Amino acid sequence: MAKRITIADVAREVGVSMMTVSRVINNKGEVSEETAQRILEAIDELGYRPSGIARGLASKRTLTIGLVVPDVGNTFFSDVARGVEQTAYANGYNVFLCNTDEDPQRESAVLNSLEEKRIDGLVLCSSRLDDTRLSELLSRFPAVVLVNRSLPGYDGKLVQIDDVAGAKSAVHHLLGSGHESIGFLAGPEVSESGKKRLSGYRSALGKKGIAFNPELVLNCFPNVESAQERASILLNSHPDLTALFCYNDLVAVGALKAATEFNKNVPNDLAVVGFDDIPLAELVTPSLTTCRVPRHDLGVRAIESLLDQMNDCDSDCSDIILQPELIVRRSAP
Amino acid sequence: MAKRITIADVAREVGVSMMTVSRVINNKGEVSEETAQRILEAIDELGYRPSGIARGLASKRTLTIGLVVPDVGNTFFSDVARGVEQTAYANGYNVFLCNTDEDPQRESAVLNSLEEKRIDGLVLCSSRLDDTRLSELLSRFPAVVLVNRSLPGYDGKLVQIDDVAGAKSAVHHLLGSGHESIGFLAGPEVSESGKKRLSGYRSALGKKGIAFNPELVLNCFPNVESAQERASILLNSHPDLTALFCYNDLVAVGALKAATEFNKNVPNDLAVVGFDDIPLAELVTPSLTTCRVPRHDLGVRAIESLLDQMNDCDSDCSDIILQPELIVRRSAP
DNA sequence: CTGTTAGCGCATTCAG
DNA sequence: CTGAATGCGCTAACAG
Repeated sequence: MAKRITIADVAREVGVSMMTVSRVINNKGEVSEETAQRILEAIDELGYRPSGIARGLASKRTLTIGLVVPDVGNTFFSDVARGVEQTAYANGYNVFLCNTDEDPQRESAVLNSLEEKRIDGLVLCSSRLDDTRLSELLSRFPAVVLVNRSLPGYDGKLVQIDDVAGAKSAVHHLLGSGHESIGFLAGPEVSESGKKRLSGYRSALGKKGIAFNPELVLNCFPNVESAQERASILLNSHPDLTALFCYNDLVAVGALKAATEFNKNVPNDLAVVGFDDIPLAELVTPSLTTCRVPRHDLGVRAIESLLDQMNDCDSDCSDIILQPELIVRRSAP
Repeated sequence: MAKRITIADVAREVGVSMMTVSRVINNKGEVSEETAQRILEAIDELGYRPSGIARGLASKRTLTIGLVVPDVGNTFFSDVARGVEQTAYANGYNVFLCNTDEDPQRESAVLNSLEEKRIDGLVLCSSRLDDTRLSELLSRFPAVVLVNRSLPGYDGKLVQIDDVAGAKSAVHHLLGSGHESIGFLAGPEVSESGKKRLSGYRSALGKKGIAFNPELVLNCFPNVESAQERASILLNSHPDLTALFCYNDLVAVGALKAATEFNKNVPNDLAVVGFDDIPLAELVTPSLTTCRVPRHDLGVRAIESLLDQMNDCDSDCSDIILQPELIVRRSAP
């Protein structure tokens, strides 16, 4: 790698001041058509690339936003990420995509590095941090949007899906098919959407006059292995279960596998409903009935909201709540 | 967000020079136990966070490496990413994870922003750029590791999987089961691993004395939809096909769906073999026979190699080639 | 063990 | 329309 060309090199080459070059780069201020042309040519010839960090230091804007998710490998988040990235790029921003591996400690670490990187804004998805720690960390960023996580006393923007409604519709669907003993594989204990889905689950049961039985609810990691294990425990202790509502599709697939273990036919012996509608949902056998979440939209809305904040256009102060949609497939017809 | 605390604030607070504070932050040079202690306390009290961009400007090291992949949503790459990230973090580096959406133009754009961010090193996976453009762009980075992509005349490090051997073993397996008319859904035309797998496919056929028929080879995007469509075309034009070797597992799932369309039973009427062994492979029905690729390892080796380069330890100049392993499941027993 | 002097590469004032 | 001076926050290279 040769020595880097700087703005000074370009200025010298053209015989103008650095400032003029800077203006052209940022197409700011008026520069004569002709000078601009010559500068552009010189930039091209010399292969000059402005230093983002020098610009950041001088202007206090890095044109970079941070996106934090628990697991990029999960389609849910990779779709949100795509929505965020596309919209961010279209607006001249780069995205720093960070993984926390569902680990709160890692999440703290990630937020710290992001702070040191002086990002202009942050989109934080499904934070697993407790309220205190979270607000403490968030206060260090110039602009923040929280996705799928609320925070009492927080005045920033929220983008969420209506978990309560989604869970309600899922359980309502199962009740409608005659199920009365419905278990819930509730995902991570710290997950807020988990809690909301639980509340939707309870509410749907309540409406039908069915008593809530906490024994039918088990937490699990949102992956296939953990879910399968927990589903087995549940099926073992409650052989009378005829349906399982699951925190998400990965968990539902785990439930499917557990059913196979127990020699239970899905949906005849056990109906299974997931959440999210990731591509896997229709690829497994039987295909999954699930609540479809507008993931890409979630990302787009989040970044739009963030860009608003960063531009001080406090246009739309209300939080954004997107509705999931029940997709009926084979696992719970 | 309050005004940022700077290193000067900390220095003033403690009554030492900025340099001493700097030394403590970087635990570099000797600082008396006691002063260090006081500085640490002040940092904590004031809530000081060093500015990464200022450090980067001054030290010419950003402690950030870039990781570019065609699609984070693909488990293959998200696993590689995890390997890279974990190892990078463990060594004090942050990772700038970037998506190209399989789009060469987007890839150029991403590399340009990464250059402007002055990353210390780059891990580039499965680049879709042509050789000329690629070497031109790579020369702008201080250290580079190419994953699953070679580049003639390039002197940097390469980390690859043995695609030829993998494809050979897959096709050999099919031939061993008596198949003689084997199609190949070859993935993106620009994909280098696609080309290598094609060569493995041809080589395995050749060894068995079966003539290569280019009509049995079709390119496709590495996703389920495109693969299903292309597989349909292939099955339609060549009803005699008894087996399909697929560029990767996503493509194989597409082939599975196409088989269903054509009312063909897998594996009885049509055997299907994938590549990668993503989690999906054992979740679909029938479960996929596939070549397992050590993805996490790929990431770890890549970043290790990159760190070596960045530290001038040109320890291991040879490229790294990891071997895939055939996993036999239901789709091609 | 600690401080001083520079300057990283650029954008922000202000002046022309 | 263009330029000069100044400093963003930090570290390198020397001193002491």
